[in-house]
Amino acid sequence: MTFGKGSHLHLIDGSAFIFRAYHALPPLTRKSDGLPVGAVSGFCNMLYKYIEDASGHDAPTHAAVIFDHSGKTFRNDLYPAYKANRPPAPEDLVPQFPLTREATRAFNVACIEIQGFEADDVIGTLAHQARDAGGRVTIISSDKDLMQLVGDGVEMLDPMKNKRIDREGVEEKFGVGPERVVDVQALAGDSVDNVPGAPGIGLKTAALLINEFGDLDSLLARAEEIKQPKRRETLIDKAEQIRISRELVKLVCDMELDFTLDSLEVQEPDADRLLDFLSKMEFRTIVKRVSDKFGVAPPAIPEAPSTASAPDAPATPESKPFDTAAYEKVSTMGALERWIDAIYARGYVAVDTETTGLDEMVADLVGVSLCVEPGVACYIPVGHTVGEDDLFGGSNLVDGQLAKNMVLDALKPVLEDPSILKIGQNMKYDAKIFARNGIKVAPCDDTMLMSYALHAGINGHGMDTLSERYLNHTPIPTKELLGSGKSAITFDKVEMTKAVAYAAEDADVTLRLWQMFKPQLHAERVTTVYETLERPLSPVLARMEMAGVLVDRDVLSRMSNAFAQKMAGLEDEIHQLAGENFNVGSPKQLGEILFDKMSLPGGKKGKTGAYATGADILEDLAAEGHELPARVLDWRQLSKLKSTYTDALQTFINAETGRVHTSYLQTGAVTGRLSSSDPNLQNIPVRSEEGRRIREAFIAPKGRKLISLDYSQIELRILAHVANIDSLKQAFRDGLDIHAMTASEMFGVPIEGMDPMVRRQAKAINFGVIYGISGFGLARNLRIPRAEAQGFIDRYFERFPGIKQYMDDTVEFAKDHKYVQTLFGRKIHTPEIGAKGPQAGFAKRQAINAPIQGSAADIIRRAMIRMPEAIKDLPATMLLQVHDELIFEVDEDACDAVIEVVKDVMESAAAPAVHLDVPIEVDAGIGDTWAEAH
DNA sequence: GGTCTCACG
DNA sequence: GACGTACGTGAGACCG
Repeated sequence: MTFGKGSHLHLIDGSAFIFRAYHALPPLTRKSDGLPVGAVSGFCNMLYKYIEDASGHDAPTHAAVIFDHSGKTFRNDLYPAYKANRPPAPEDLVPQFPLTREATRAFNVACIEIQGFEADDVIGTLAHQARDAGGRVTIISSDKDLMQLVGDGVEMLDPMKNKRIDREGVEEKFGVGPERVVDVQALAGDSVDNVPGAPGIGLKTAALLINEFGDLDSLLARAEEIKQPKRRETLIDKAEQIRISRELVKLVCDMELDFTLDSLEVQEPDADRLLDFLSKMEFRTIVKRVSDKFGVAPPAIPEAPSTASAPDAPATPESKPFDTAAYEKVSTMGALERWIDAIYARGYVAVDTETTGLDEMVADLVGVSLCVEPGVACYIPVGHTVGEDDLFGGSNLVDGQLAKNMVLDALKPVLEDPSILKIGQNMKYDAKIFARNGIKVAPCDDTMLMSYALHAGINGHGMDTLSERYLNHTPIPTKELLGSGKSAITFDKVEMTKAVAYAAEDADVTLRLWQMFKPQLHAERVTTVYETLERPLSPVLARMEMAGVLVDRDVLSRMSNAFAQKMAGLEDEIHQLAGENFNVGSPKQLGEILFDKMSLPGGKKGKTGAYATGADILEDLAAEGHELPARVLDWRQLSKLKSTYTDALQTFINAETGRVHTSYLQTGAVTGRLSSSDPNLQNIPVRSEEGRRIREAFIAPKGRKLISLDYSQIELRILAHVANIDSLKQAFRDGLDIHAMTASEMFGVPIEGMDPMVRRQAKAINFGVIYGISGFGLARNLRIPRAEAQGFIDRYFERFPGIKQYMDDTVEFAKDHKYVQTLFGRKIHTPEIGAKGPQAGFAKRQAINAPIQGSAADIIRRAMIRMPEAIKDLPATMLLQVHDELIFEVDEDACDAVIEVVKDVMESAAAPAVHLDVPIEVDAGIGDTWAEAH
């Protein structure tokens, strides 16, 4: 049927509808795997109702659903900030976008989206075409931006309120007719779409002006005539901005389309196809209705939810059992090719590497295992050896192995193929091994990181833990293969059958975990956390670790010697003071000397029956004038510096690179912080003068410098933001000394000439607040009576009632949900929050602290993820992260340029996901050593 | 292997 | 009214 007089076109604004359905309906997930489908369900119900009504008296002859195409439109070129402040779509809505397209096609309705244009433009164009052809148009939407199209046979229908909007409706809303809607919108602007408009002029004023002057062009031309001075000025000054705004809100109604109105003719849906889609979505009610309508039997939908939707459920009996005997040992190129074909057929593969050691900067590759579906896994040995290595560093390879370079050459295209997803458990390790063999593995999913996004605070994220908890399967323990202690062997010496079983099983476990976790990310609303904070960080950390930091061995060893001498002297003194020789390093012996032999006061035994001899206790004794504990404190400081730093650090200098390569554990802290180990470079001394000198051993090579940039007071700034404390926020904006400001608020003293002691107390309170303050803790920290400390806290909460409110709200939230969240959606589970007894206080403080510490951690993560791209053309390498500090190695002459870029990335890292109400500030330092740069 | 102590943010 | 307590880590030494 040709579109013309008597035809009736329905244009459904699909994107707007999805958003409304999403927000109006309770979150609904597909039972079998937790896929969010609430908006799809609402969308399908609407389409169904639509079809049912299609036989009614006002039935459409033609229809289409129009969606926004993702990506930029011409409006972004016109005005880059257009829709820039739109938050990203909720993560559980994102996967529903393609599903609604699928639904539209299943209903056999035309589904339209056009790149570079918004749905509104397509609707405008089609409406004009239909009107010009003499037909009628109903736009099914409530978007006010479409109201400019109303009139001459074009009407709107609000699908939620079932209300028709005609000419009068538009006039009611805008105060002008449809043809002047654009003018009014251009003046009023739109904060949702970030259309600037004329500042200070809203809908009412805009309509008034347009009605007075006729249209926008006349208004702008005769702006001088406006009586109100401010209004007049705005319209003259902002004329250009207003014109741009008009271009932004004005719909394109003359797009070139590659289809005709005739092709939109309404057609009966195909029952099979429609039911197939609906049952796949597991929409039981609508499946039944559609089946009834078409007079066919409803397709079966599995009733029992699968394990995927229940995190704690053990693997069901029908899931494939583990069978280590079924794994294949790959020892011919033909077999390897078959595996590679299988990977391409799948599009993804679980990968695991076996190596000669745990230090991925030293370890050699021994074998690779692959898995493409549960139970179907293989191991490709390439470096199994027998006997001792020969004198030339070569070794005796076991027979029946492919050559390492041939295997790597064959795997490289797969591992680097952007269309093949590589799945690993702690993929950073394997990626580094491959990187040292010239292979850049990407793209990757990591089950350890998925578990971290899902389960932080509930369980650990190691493979054994995850397998036992989520697959109900205990993998072959490493100990069984390698032994432990002195008799431990390396993987290249493991007997082949056992190696195949162990290695392939790891890949099998990894794949099964991935299949389970992937849909859970959506169901638990942590897809964004995983995709934006976890997955992209892993390769950044890998690069930092491989870069390593240069450490001067001579500096360390000289310091070690100096410490040893001093310690020996102190030890003599201590023994003399004690009147006998004993092991100063033994807290037990020290306690007995202090409290039994010398009968000093304050001897308190802990739960093990030993006296406590911590620094705080020794300090108290020293303050009373006792020599021995004072000397022990000195000795302990040196002992710590020597053993943990100057001695141990030397052993971590890599023979090949001369650098120290730490290992960052992305899942180490529940809050989202990193942890560092082997060695831990996040606790290099700085607080004591003597300890700080250890940082002189961290150096830059000749011609380069170290630069250090750290966030200033980031946790307090976050607290000011999340608790929404105006005075604190203002203090940060004014660049005040925040501790002095707190003291001033609390004690009513001026900031100028403040007693340092008063400021110190305020500082302790500020920190206490972040930690979930208690009178006891503050009293101990400040060494003041508990009642006094409690008085401070009470006064603090009186002055900042918003903070108390925030803390109470956070604890309440934790009790309701059994988790707390950072500003960026990271979940930290708090299963202990309902506990009774002393546990309760602990859990409360954790719940209060976690969102603050975690949000700060998220911010620096975001900065780190963006950093490689930001500095890619600069001679700079990111080396270290210490929670709120980043350290780079930079060419001497580029320091200032690098600092400028890095600072900007760090300070703007929260945006655009979160707009902070406080400025974020970063301090920078340059030096030849870390000591200087900090 | 558990406990204590102490280095950092 | 008593319980216990600042938040988050990693590592080395001692000791059974």
